[in-house]
Amino acid sequence: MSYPFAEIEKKWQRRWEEAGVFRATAEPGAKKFYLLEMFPYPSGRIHMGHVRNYTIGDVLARYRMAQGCRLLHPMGFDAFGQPAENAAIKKGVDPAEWTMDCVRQMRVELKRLGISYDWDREVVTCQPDYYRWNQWIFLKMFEKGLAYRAKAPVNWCPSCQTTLANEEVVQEGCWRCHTPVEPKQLEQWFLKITAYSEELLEDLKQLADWPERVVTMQRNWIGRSEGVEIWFTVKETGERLPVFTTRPDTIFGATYVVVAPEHPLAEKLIRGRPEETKIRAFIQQAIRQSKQDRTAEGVKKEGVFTGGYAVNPVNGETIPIWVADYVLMEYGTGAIMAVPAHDQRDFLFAREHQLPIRVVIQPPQEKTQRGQTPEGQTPAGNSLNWKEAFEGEGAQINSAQFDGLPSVEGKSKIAAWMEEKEMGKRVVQWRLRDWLISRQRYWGTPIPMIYCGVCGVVPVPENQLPVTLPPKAPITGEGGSPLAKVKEFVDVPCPRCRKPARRETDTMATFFDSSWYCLRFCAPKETRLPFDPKETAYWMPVDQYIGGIEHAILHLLYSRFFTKFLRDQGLLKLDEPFSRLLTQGMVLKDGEVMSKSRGNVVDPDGVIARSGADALRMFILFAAPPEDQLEWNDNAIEGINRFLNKVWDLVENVAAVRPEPIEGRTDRESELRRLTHAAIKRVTDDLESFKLNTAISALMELRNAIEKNIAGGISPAAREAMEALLQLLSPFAPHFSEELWERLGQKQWLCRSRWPVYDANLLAQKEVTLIIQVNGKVRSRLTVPAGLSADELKKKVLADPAVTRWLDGKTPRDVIVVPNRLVNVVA
RNA sequence: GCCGAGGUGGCGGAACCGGCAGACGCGCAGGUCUCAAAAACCUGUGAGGGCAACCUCAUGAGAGUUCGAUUCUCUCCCUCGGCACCA
Repeated sequence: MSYPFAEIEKKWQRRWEEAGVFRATAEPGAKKFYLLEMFPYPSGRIHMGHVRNYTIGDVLARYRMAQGCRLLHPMGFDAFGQPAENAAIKKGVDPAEWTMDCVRQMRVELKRLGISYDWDREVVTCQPDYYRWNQWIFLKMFEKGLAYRAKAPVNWCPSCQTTLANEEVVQEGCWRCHTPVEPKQLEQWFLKITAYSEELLEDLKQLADWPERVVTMQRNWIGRSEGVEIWFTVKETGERLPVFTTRPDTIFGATYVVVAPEHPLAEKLIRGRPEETKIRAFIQQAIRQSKQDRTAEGVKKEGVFTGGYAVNPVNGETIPIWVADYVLMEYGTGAIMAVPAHDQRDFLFAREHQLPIRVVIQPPQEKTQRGQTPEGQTPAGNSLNWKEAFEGEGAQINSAQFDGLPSVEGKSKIAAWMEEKEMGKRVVQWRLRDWLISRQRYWGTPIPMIYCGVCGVVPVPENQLPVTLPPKAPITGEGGSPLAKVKEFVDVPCPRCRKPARRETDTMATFFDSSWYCLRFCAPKETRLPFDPKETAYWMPVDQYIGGIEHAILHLLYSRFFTKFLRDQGLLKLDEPFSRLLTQGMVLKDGEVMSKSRGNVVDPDGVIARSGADALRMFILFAAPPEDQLEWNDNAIEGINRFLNKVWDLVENVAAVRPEPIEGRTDRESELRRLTHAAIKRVTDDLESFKLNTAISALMELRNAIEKNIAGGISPAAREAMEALLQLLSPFAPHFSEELWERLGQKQWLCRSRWPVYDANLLAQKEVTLIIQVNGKVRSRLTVPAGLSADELKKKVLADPAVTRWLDGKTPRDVIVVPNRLVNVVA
């Protein structure tokens, strides 16, 4: 017989809701805890990934609340996005209706899990009272020059028919549909996240409680690299040609210059030359080629000589300017100095096109890192026998006055010298690009801008917000912004001159919505500002954020950027939005991600119907540490069911008997007290370090111990143990433990009781069993009173027949004693 | 290639700061109850050897430090994740 989970889960969900137990209330001066899980996209049904994410969050939330913190634990829906639009294309439904249906359905499913949300604070991003603040923030950014429109090469997904941010391009494909992205020159809206590059990188140091790999991923993504911009001169025109390098120590080895196909100089140099048409054809083709093709493995580096020459500022040498597809316009200056002896890409290209290779860094004799020379000989000026470039450190040669210096030193000395002689300057390059936010889609926040033939680009005045999405737009999926086809939306008088003008018809990327929702939760009904600065001052930062690793860059980087921007507007007083981050692992079935196409989806609802929400919650926490991948196992949940049923029976036994001491203070009783307090300590420690799987093991061990113990009679210690077990269990199986708490006769609800505190005095053991080793191998065990002196122990151990047997008559050289744990006799 | 995480029974996973490797659970085997089955309960369960007490081996591979290494150091192999003609 299994306990009546369906009934009690419903009962307690109702009671908690009616009493508003989880309604967040600020209390100045009181300790607060803001726990946030990444809000879901309302796809209609929750999946195991959601269950895992929100259960982990709930355990931590309930634990903090039991410790007396004021808890903010909100939930909402990240409701703009493509699935709704795709449903509109396929089934002709209204995206708004479709989305709100999904929201309703998911809300019901989420509530069934019994999570401690304050539903009064729910936020749905597709509603005007939310997205008007997207527009408000956008206008603030526009005002500060941080939102701007520019024609730039952008990523285009031909399948989704929209532009993508760099962060949304995964392995050269669209993050949603994996279609290879195409480069396009388009005029689009950007957010100047690069204005915060330095700070976004620097402040990663504040994020000591983020997983290291997330910090590393962000650091790599921001990609700071120090180098020198060197000013070459175009021989023919005298104009300056800046190139970027991180290896100024190799400047004397530059034997040609390469510009990217998109570089404006390329066109200038070839104009009027006999080979003009041929070269242009190459350039055009290189530009057209997708990045995927250009960077595919094994593809030869293609390039042509432009006919122009550049002058190297350090030695006045004239070297040819090539155009080649291995140089990218987006990085650095779009032009490089090629040093084939010390850069593998340049090396291959030089070999292919018979360009000179000049060695300027001499590899150390003993060890060459790259570019092993045959028979260990060190090449001087020539390097015809090299198989690859030498990219390591060595001594400067062929480098004028710098000859003989170690290249590490050469690097800084040459940079300083060039700066002094005005041949270049030290610069910092970033990999991070500005954030492209315009999307040619319907289901998103309209960008609040107006184009006027007279006034140009005019922002929608603040008092005219929100610019609402027109309800009926032709959503065909054929490409182009659907809003452009809605005349009533597009045609608008210019806010400045009143002449006819037209609205921007692109919408914002949905990552805009989620970049500040954590702030909105602090005051979700605020009408004058996106959030109430007083409320955010109390609740922010988020003390614990939980979500999937897939957002390690995108969402988390954008949120950090928004926080810094809003801080600079005087609306916030913090640098970082999320103090602690936990990235939970994925839920797998048969080693693969659960997905409809694989047909291996396990529906949480079905599991709840069969075993109850508490069992599902506990299983998903027990099966793996939160950060690891979790392999779903249909059988293993049985173990949790058995455990819960056994606890149920145990409570009935304990509750039935009056808690009077039946045999006074016995050893059996104090042993149970010791185990109880040890369990309190273990579970508390495990919760602090997110080891939720071992916390559950500890609960099981305590239950096993109670059962064994009360076989000899029920004592007050058994009751104490039982109560502690329920309290410790409450974050994991809240309905179940609440019900039993009530059945034990408790008047106050368990979710309102304080977290138990262990008594350190009770943890001490009277007797300890020591491990006895001879030469590091376990040979015996000895149970002795705790706290014996080392000498007494030695005496006892050396008298142990198991030890004398292994000593074989020899006198021990040494005896190592680890108090209360182990004795090692060394012969 | 660079950066990060990891490799422990049939499976998921434990092991504090270097101190009994395999907690807890799943599965499996045997047993109790039953006409029978399920459930429940009890016992066993890393491998090999031995009638047994016990012994030997074992945490990806190899070396090192140590009285003692899953844990620390070095070399190597493999898996996963991120970045990548970034100059």
